[in-house]
Amino acid sequence: MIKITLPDGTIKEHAKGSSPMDVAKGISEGFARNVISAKHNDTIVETVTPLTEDGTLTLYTWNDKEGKKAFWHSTSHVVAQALEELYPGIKLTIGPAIDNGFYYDVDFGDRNISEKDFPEIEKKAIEIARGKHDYKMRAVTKEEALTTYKTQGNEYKVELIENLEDGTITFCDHDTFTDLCRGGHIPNTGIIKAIKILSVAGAYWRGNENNKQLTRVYGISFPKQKELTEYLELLEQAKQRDHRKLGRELELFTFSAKVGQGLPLWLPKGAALRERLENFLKKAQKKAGYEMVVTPHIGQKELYVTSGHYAKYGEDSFQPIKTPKMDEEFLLKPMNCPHHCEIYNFKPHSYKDLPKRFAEFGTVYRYEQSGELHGLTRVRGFTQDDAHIFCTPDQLAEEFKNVIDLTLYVLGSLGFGNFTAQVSVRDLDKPEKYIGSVENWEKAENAIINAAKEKGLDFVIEKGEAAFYGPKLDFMVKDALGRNWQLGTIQVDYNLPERFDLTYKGNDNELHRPVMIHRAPFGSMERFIALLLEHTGGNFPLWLIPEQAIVLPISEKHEKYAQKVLNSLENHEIRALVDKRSETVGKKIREAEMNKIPFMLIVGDNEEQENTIAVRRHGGEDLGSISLTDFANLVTTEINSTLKSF
RNA sequence: GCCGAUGUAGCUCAGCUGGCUAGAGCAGCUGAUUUGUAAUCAGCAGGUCGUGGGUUCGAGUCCCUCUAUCGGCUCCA
Repeated sequence: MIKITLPDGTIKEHAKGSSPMDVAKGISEGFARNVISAKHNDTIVETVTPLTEDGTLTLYTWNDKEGKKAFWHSTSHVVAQALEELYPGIKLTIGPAIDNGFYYDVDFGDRNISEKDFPEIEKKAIEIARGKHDYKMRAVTKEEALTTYKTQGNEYKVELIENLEDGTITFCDHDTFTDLCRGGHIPNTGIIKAIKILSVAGAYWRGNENNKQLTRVYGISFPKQKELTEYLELLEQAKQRDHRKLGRELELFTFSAKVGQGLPLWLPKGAALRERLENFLKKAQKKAGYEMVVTPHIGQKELYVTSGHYAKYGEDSFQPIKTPKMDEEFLLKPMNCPHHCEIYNFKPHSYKDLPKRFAEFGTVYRYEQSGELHGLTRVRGFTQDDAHIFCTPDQLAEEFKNVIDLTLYVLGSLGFGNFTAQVSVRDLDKPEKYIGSVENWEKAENAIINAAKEKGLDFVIEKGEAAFYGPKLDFMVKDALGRNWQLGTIQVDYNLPERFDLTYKGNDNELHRPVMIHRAPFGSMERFIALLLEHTGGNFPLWLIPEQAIVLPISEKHEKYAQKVLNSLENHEIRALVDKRSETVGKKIREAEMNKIPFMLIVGDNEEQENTIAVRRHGGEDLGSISLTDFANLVTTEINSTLKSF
């Protein structure tokens, strides 16, 4: 007998060799019907895997993340089989589950797969699924595995197997299909009721640009057709929150092919919104002891040679600007740090001066690869809410934690509760990607991890995500389609102070090296506003939104009163306008709704006589007729409840 | 940069297998209407069909180049 501990703590005794499915049946037949995957002692197992030792067992259904993972990974086998049957001779590589579905990377040879082929693939795959084939794991020797794929001429699988230990290699069979696989499947293909191929894309073998590009087939599957329909509807809704669409509709920003790719043009409403965001941060930064500085948009090439940026990015950047003077070269500034270092160097510093905190809304230009550009989230010209803190090593921990507080304040004030804190550290296997001593890197990484821990941040550590000069604490936020974007970032840097020979005089009368913190709570104005648009769907917080209210006179004869209302709104510093067109109120309301204006103030005979306004909230809520003073108080109260000071 | 897809009026989209002066709705303009909580009516105007080349008697439609955009990959100071 073996002892099986369930997540709720109960312990069940089962015969040695019982499977997770047997345990599930022991709980209830109904539950067992829904169990599709299991984890035994931190290892994902098949539902039919015989358990031979005591341990904890978690049983997963479709409702669990792990269950979905098994479901989608299992579907990738079915789709792979469908692809093999439809396009004989293709070479399969890997097919994992992802957050929303799965993909399979395939070498289709000379063949092209496009959207037109999706229905056929789906049909074939679902046909196979309906066969209710069991997934069966089978251990094979390394030699056997290699022979199988060498015979098939599949160099990709051969490469994968060569990197595996003999004795740990397994194949998974279902129907006539076999795949190299470490496991984690649902019981049989029949559970898969709906399969949708979503897209195809190029993907480099093993994620390396120098390798052959394979075709990645993306798909998703569900245990019910209805769930697929719902998912597709959800995708449609997400498109409504696309910041590119909203930015155009709300007249915040645009792009022009004539100006150039990735160079956003801020329209009046967008520019005003940016300014409000900047002022919001400036106010908090002032309290936190920052001083504003201003630096030029270009700098001598030498500046970036000193910083190390030229060696790292020079080739892939906007190329140097020449002047009439021979040999003189300037670069469009791709970051503000070198300029700020030179500001620090303006005069000698004493330990008594530190920390110095120089802040600037600095516009920078980076030549991003054309295929990488994406709305406002990835652009070639953008403005960082940048600052650099120069402090003594002793002050580092405290300063870093203060920056975490500021960043959390910024994210919190704008409703980004759902961020992921990510500590981005070196990839130890690729030391050539980084500059500076190992000792300093270790110090910097530890400083960040400790600060994050002390602040009680729930964070993940990502290897290889550090900047070339230092590790970072990044705040990641998802867009409407679930893609992760880095917003705020805080970085510890021991390198630039050395390269720019920054010093301060200590109390020992010796020169010391300050530590530098790079930080940007928004990240960039562009990306931040993009994500804010996708999160709010354009319904910005009241303090930030371009127009807070619109006055809607019922007919021409109420225009004068409407104007009077507008004037007093302006006196209360409420941003508002009047819709004077000779349209019906219904139409004016409809358009105000579509423009996402929070308050519609309808004025007609009744309001004019009683000196009130009839207030309708965006969305339809009727607040009745109230006085202007009451309305102004309402607005102020609402703003104060969402916008706390730092 | 790479793979795939897309590009028709300011916006959203029709335009079948190539065949008369390229259509619609919304937005715009003009006029009428004076309106009470999500679209009042009528008229007018608006497009070198992304660009350049080719095939053809004939190209928005077929082929190629470039360009921009979209979904990925790679990259992201």
